[in-house]
Amino acid sequence: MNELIDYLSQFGQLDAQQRELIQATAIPKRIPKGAYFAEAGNVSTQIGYVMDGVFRVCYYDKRGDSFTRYFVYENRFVVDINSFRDQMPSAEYIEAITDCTLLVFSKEDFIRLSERIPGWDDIFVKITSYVLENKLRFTSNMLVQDAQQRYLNFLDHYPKLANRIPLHMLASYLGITPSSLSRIRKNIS
Amino acid sequence: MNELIDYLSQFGQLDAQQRELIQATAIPKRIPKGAYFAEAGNVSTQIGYVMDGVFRVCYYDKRGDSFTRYFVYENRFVVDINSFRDQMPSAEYIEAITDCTLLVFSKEDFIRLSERIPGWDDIFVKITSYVLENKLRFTSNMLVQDAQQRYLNFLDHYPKLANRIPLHMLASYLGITPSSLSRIRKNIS
DNA sequence: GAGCGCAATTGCCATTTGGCAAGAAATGCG
DNA sequence: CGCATTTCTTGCCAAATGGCAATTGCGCTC
Repeated sequence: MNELIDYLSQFGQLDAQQRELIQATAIPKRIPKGAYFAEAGNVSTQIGYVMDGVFRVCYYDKRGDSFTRYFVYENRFVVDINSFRDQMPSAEYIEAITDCTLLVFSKEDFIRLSERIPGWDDIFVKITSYVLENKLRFTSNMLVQDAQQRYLNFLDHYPKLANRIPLHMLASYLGITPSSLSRIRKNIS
Repeated sequence: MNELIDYLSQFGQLDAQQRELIQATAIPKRIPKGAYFAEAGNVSTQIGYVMDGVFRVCYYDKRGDSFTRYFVYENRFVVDINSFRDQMPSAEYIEAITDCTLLVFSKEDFIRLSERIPGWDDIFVKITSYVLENKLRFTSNMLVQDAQQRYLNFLDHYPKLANRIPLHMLASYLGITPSSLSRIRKNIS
């Protein structure tokens, strides 16, 4: 629980009373491996802070093949931000790829906190643009690298993540086939 | 000038007085082809709304080769958002690839507008996360497509842009060499 | 209009990656 | 423990892409 407060405090100041209010509002939630935190077509009614576990944000093509857009892990918020903010149906799935523990805020509670804590919105503005900008930088860098560089780059940035993610999901994140990833791993070791 | 107001109005309501204030604050600016709106190492002191022309946001590697991250064109804001917001040095260049006409706001004027127009910050929050989220979706889709699909996809989304951008910049945006792009174009026609 | 410089195309060949299918390894379950 | 299922690896070949260099095309200047 303190981790959430620490994380938020990186983006704005919170006094003791505000911290207590946040802690009192957050609701623990468990999601088992393979279950979804959000599904395409639904409106996101919750934003979650990951205490433990790894999610992937993905979508499916016409043939039912899945494509991993990115991973979300400990000490990060997991949410389809556009769906949550504008209460529009989402186009993506958010799938737990390990058993996960979250602290969640409902949309209503989130608005209530926004009304009671002056810096609340500002904190989430900063988190949103900081995280999105980073992801975008990372992803557009990937585009000009070959598959092996992308994999090494991933290991470099997310060393603890690699062995918690099924390789075929990692492959689809890297934009290559499982076979290619396998060959690259063999080639490196 | 009305285009700016129309664009902003898509993201939040503005009354007549607020519109006038915005129009009175915006400063026209011309940037010739090849010049920079922002350069790596500098702090962004301006945010610009593109009235006419095309920019590219790019960076350079150790060898001096440039990589195009994305293009910005008419009726969009052009800015290194993190540099502008936090007044930190930028890592990117923003280069005019045609003669460009902008409406710019200085950081000081921007803050002043933020103090006088209650919905101002909210509008820019929405624009930021909307635009970033879209770019991210577009970019991570590209990763799982081959070069030809990426090119066709680009033509599909930005039909008017293709013939205003040098092909080698488009190639670096698509993550391929100019030769490959040339072959793909030949192959399609 | 001739010459210059940059952009774009093309050819040749090496390398990377994909597609497919078979086999090996890991995991889950009774 | 043994079986079934899923995941991962590997081999083979085809297709895509890159690297490099030569050529062509285009706009600009003189």
